[in-house]
Amino acid sequence: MSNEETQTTNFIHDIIDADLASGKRTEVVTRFPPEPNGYLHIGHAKAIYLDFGTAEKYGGRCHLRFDDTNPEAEDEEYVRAIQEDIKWLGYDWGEHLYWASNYFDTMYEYAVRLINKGKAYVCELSSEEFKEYRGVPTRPGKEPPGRDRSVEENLELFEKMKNGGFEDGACILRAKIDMTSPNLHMRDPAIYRIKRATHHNTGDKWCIYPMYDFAHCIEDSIEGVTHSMCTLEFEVHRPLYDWILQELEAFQSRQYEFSKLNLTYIVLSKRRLLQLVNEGLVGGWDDPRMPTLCGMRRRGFTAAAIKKLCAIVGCTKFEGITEIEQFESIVRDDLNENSLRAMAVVDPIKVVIDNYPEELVEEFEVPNHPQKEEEGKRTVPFSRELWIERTDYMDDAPNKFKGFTIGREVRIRGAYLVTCDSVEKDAAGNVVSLRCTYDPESKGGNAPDGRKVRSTIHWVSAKHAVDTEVRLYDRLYTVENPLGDKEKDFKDFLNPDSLKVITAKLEPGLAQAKPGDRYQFERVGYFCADLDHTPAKPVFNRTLTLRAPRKM
RNA sequence: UGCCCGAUAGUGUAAUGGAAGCACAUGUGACUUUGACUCAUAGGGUCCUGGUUCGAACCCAGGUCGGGCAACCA
Repeated sequence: MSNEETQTTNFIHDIIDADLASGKRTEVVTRFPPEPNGYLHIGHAKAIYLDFGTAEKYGGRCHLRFDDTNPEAEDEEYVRAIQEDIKWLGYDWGEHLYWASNYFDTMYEYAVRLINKGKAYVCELSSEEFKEYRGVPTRPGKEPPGRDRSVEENLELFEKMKNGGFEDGACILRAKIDMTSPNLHMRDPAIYRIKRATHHNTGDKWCIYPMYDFAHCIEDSIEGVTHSMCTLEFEVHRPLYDWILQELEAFQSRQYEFSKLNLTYIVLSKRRLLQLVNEGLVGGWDDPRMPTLCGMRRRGFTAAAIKKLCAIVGCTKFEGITEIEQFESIVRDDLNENSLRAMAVVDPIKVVIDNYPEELVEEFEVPNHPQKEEEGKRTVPFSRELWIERTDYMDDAPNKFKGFTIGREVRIRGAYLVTCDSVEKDAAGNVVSLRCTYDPESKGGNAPDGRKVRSTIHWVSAKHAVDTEVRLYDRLYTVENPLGDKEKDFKDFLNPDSLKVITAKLEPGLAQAKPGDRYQFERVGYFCADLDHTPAKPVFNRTLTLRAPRKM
């Protein structure tokens, strides 16, 4: 899949074009600001694509900045995983790795500056009282006591907060804006809270930590971020973002909001993902059914496909839902183009070729990619007994059926034309094996007399097959929108068949695959060697089936 | 009964006052040593009502519908 920009423009790029043309900006600086409190998922991929992709398009730079302002929620474990996932997507922040926590001193100074301007004050209301004074969207708030404290007193109180002179939650620092604003976020928002927690970076240096609204705009400003992109729910925070930077007379970064990625059959809420992991409903964060980047990587999805999806969904202010079929189509395009072919039988029945010599083994050459001769050929062993797919035999098959039925000749791909003479079934009526005869003149699969054979099926020599664990993954949910039913929990829609573990018969060369190697098992689907895969105990994950066949 | 934002085929998007396109999905057909791929072909759209204009998806007004905002989270 090509990496070229399929995205022409979007409303943010239009703004950037105008900023550059007017001279308001001379460079483009963006940032991706994850909080290290969870794993990245495909929704984050959209933000990463927009942040890094925009910088790339304009020859600017994109910073990776960990927004670590809440030590209670954050953990070092996530820092490594987040970096790995961004790199996997193919982005590089170079020297520009930053931490919000490295700006704590500046943020403190900025808070003092606000106090000195009479634009911030210490408030001793409890959180319940705080809510009460703030009012509700339809009614204005009222001014809390202590709002008109002197600068000196506020300075003293704030310093006492910093020095640990108050219990956690005893008071907060608030911006002094307008308790009657129709925008709740402007009703004297909290900007610093007391929280005795050990920070992964600053240890126990601080017992006060800045709130998101205060911290984020300052982080952007310090770094010279010109265009700060975030999701739609922050739209109402923008006036506060602008207010703080203006009052501080700091570099004016600007915030732009876009809609989150939504996909059918996928749930992207951190809380619910955590629930799946904690309740053991999936194998972990990197379970191939998870929409996390590590899970999708393990499943066999490619970074190119994820970025292509981001390009196609674009960047708008309208919150919609993209059909998963769109993504699957992109994945199949990529995998069809870039994965080598192999043969594997996932639900085997045996074929015995009665007129083929008992001990003979032939090697047949088959192409690694039907459209790419440069990918070369490999040899597969052929012998008297083969495994074929159970679905490739049918009693009294209709004419359009591709596989065997008694009396029908079928091409064994790359090998011979074979006719089914009889079928053997067990007591329950299940097919056990097919007795067949082959045409020795049809070596390679072409009949000497030019007769047409409509069907070609895949196979593996029984004598040479490698037994392999195959994990057949399917959608995690049975409905498009598991969150759509207010009466039910999303877990009620978990697909009981989202994982089926089977033993398949593989052509022998496949055991040598490396974890992460991708193949198309012909006529079956796209598969990827799992992290657990070893030559001695092969494990393959099904990424996707082939595009659903037309009805017969 | 507040404030902010949005609305283009089933879905995701383009068209920035001048012929409403593209992709996915769906139907039909062709090709095929993968029922894949590929190719051909069909149906289907500007939320509503007005206004401005020679001309409106685009500008204006009013409405409708949808989303967001009431954590000492981000």
